Amino acid sequence: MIETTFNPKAVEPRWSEAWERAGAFKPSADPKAAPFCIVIPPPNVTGSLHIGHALNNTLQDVLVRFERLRGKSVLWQPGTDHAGIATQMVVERQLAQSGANEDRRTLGREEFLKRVWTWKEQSGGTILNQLRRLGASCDWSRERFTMDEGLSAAVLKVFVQLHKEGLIYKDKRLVNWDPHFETAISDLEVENKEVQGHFWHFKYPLENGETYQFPIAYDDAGAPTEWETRDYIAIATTRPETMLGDGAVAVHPSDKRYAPIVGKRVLLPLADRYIPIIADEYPDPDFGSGAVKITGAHDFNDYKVARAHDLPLYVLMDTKGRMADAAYVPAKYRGLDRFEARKQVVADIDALGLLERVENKKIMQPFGDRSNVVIEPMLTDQWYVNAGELAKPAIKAVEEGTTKIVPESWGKTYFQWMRNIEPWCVSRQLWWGHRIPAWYGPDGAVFVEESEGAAKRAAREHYGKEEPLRGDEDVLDTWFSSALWPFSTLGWPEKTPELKKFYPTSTLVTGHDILFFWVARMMMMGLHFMKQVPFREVYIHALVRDAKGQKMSKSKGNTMDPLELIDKYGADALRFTLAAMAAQGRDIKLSEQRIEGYRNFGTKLWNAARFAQMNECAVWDQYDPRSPEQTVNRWIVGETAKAAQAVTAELEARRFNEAAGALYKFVWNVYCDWYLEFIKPLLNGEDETAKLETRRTTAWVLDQILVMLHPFMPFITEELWARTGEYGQKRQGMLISESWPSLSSDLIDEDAEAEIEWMVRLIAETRSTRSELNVPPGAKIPMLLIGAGEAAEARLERYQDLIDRMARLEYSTGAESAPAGSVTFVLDGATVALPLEGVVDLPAEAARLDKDIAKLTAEIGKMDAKLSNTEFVAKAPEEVVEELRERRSDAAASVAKLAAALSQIKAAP
RNA sequence: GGGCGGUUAGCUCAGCGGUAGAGCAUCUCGUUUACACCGAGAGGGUCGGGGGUUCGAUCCCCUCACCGCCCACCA
Repeated sequence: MIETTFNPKAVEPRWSEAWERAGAFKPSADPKAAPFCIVIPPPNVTGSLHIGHALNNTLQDVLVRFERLRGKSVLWQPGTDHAGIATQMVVERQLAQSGANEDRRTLGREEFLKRVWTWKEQSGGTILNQLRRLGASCDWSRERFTMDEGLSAAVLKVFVQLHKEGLIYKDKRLVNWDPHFETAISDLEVENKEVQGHFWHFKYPLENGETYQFPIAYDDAGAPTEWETRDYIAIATTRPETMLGDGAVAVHPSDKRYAPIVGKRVLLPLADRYIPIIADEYPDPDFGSGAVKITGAHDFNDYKVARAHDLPLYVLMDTKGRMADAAYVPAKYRGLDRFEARKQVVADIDALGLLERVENKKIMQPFGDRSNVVIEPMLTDQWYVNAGELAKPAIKAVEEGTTKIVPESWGKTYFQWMRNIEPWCVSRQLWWGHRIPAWYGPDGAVFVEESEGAAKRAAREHYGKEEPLRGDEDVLDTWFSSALWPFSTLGWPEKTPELKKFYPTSTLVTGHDILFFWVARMMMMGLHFMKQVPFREVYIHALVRDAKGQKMSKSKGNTMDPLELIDKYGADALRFTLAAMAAQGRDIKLSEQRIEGYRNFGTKLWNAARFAQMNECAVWDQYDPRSPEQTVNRWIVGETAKAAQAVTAELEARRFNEAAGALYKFVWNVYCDWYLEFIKPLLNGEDETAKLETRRTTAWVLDQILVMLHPFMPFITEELWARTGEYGQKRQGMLISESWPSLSSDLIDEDAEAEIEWMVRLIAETRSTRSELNVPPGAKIPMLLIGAGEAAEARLERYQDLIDRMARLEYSTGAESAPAGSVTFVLDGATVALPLEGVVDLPAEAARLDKDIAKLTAEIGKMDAKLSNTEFVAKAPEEVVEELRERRSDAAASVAKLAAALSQIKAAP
C-alpha cells in the first residue's frame, strides 16, 4: 500500500544508485539513435553547490532526461575546473591557518603543488557528489578535470599551434596587475566599482620661472575678459603617487589657454625632473584644468599617449604594489605601500605650496574580482591571444545561426563584446595551473613546444649546439583550458568515437555571467581547432540572486543553500521550483514558500497514485488510448494528448516554466480535480465493463504523467513507476529509460470535451449562483445542484439538458437513502443524494448582489455606448461586434437573474 | 557615456493585441471520503506616470520617473 506522503530522504539515494548501477546515464549504444550532448559548465573544484548551480544543472538535467526519453543517445559530460586563483587561494589559506608557519614560498613550487593535488583529491569531488543529490544524470564514468592528463595534452597542443600560427605572442604592455596575488589578470577579471575618492589639484611650476597669461573670466560670446599671470600649469589627479612617474603634461592642441606654453617644460615636483608640455587629442579641454599629467607606465590612457609621443615610462611599483627601488623614485618613497606613498606625496606637495585644492569625488576604481584589492596597471611581459582574429568566425557563426543563442536578446551582448574584443592576456604568475610550454635560451630566444625535449631539440637546431634552457615560470589563465572543454573532454586531440559522435554538442546551458569568460572563448577555440561550432545552441538562463539588501526584511544573510532545501523538501521539489521559475527573462528570486508549494504538488501526485492503487487501477500494457467508450475516459485521453503536445513543444522551445506549468495544471487541475472526481461513481458503480475501462484509463494516464514529469521530478516519478508496477503488470525497466508519449491530436474527442465542459460549467454555475435559490434564512444549500422550493425546480428545468448529460455519465450515487445532512432527488429513476453545505448570510448576499448588479449595469452601459458607435460597428471585425452583442445580452440576463434573486431575498422574513 | 532589463494582487513572479493569471499569504466553510503537504468558495489589481497607433493596449510606438545589471579611458 502506498503511504500518504512521499519520503524523499529514503527514496532519493536508492534511485541515484540504481540508475548509476544500471548504466542509465550512459549514452545508448543504438547506432540509429540521434546523438544529444551537453557538456556541463565545469564547477570549480573549490566550489560547493549553490542555488545557481542547482538551477543550471536542473535545466540541463531536464533537457538530458527529456531527450533520453525521446530515444536519443544522450551524453551529459561532467567534470570540474581547476580554478587557478580560487584553488591556490584555498590551499594558501589552509597553510596560513595550519599554524605550521608555512606558506607557498617556504614550501617551494613542487611541494606546494603536491599539497594542492592532495587537497584536490580529498575535496575536489564534493560538488559533483552534491550534483548527484540533485539527481543530475551525468555520465559519471566520463568525469574529467581540466588538469588531468588528456586535457593537459589538449592545452599544450592548442598553445603550441596558436603560437606557431602567430595567434599567441609575448608582449610587453600595460596589463591589469593584482598586487595581492601578484599576477596579471584579464580585463574580464577586473570589476570597476564606484568609490568615494579625491581629486587632488597640483601645480607644476614652469621651468626657469617663466609665466604666461591664463584667462579666468569670459564674456557671453566666450571671449576671455580677464587674465591672471601664472608661472605654473595646474593638473588634477586621483592617484597622486603616480606623479613620480609622469613623463609629460598634455593639453589639447586646440586649447588656446595653454598654447603659449606648449613645448615648454615644467618641473616635476618631488622627482626633480623636467617634463615637457605636449599637445595631444586625448585631454578634454572642458574637464578639470584641461591639462593632464601623463603617467605612461600606470594608466591605460596615458600609456597610449606616452607611446605616441615616445615618452619614457617609469615603472613605479613592485609586484606587491610597493614603491619600487628605482633610481627615478626618490629614496624616501621606496618600499612604501602605494597608498602610504600617496599620503606622503600629497603631504610633500602641500609642503611645497603646490597643492591647489582637494576635491571629494566619486571615482571608478578597478578591483580584482577574487582579491578585491585595487588593480594596478603595470608594464610587464605577458602572453597574449589574438582574440580579435579568433573572434571573426565566432561572430559569423552566431550571425548565421550555426549557433543559436536563446533567448535571442543575448546575441546583442555577445556581438557587442566580440566585435570590440581586446587581446586576451593568458599568462598568470601563479603556480596552480597549466604551465606555459615555453623555454628560453641564454639570449632570450623563446622555444614554444609541447615538451621540454622538443624545446631542447629546437634550441639545438637554433644555436647549433646544446644550450641550457629556462622554462617559463607562468601558468595559463584557467579559462584557457575551459575554452577547450567541449572537445577536450570528448578526447581531442585523439580521434575518439565520442568526438566523432557528439561534436558539435547540442546545447550549452549557462548563466549570462560567464558569457564572455567562457561561452565566447569556447566559440573561438572550438571553431579554430574543430572547424565547427562547439554547440548548436546556447541557452542562457537567469541568475538566482540572494535577496540581500532586498525587502525580505528579517534576513541577515539569506542565501539559500540548495542542500538544505533538498533535505527539507526533497530534490524533486527544488528542481520543479527552479524549472517553473526559469522564464526566459532576467534574475530569479527564490522563495521557500514556492518550494513548499511544489513539494505539495509532489504529494498531490503521490496521492493520485495512491487513489489509483486503492481502486485497483492497474497498468495494462495492451491499453489502447483509442478504445475507451465512457465520456470521461475519452475526454481524459484527449486532455493527456493535449498536455503531452504542450509539454513537448515548450521543452523544445526551452520554455521550462511553461512546460512545468502545463504539467502542474494538467496533473492537479485536470487529472486530480476533475477526472478522479468524475470517475468515482463509475468505480463504485455496477457496470463492470465501464469500471475496467476506467481503471485502465486511470492507470494509463498516470503512466503518461510519470513519464512527462520525470525530467522535472525524477525521484518521485521513478518511485511511483516502481510502486504502481507492484500491483499491476510488472514493469520491464526503469522509468528513466521509458519512452516519451507521442500522442496525436486525433485522440482529442471533441464531443467528450464538450460534454465535460458543460459539466464543469454546470457545477461551477450552480455553486456560484446559489444565492439565486429561494431558501429560508439559516437553511443549507446543496452544494451541487438542488435547492428547495420553486426556484430549485425552475433550476432543474433550466438545466435539464445538462442533467441528462450527467445521467449519461452516470454521475449518480445510486444511494437508496440519503444520509443525514443531504438532500435527495430522483434522476432517471435513481435516487441521488447530495451533501448540504454552506450557510447563507442573507444580508451579506443581498449586499453582494447589489454590488454585482451595479457592476454589470455599468458594464452594459459601456457596451451600449460602444455598440451605438457607428464607426466601431463599421470597422471592427464582424465576430467582435457579434461577441460584444452576445456579451451584452448575457450581462442583461444576469442582471435580471440577480435582480430576481435579490427581490426573493428581500421578501424573505 | 553607451547598452540591456525591470516596474502586473499583500509577497514572489508568469502572461504580452481581444472580458486580468499562478503560488504563497488573508477571510469563510468543510475531515467516517486518495490527499489538511487537502477540498469548496471569497476578498484583493486605474497591469509605474503621460502621450500616440488601433474598432480594441498590460501587451506595439514615443516620452518621463524610479530600480537593477553589463560594458566604457574622463585625468
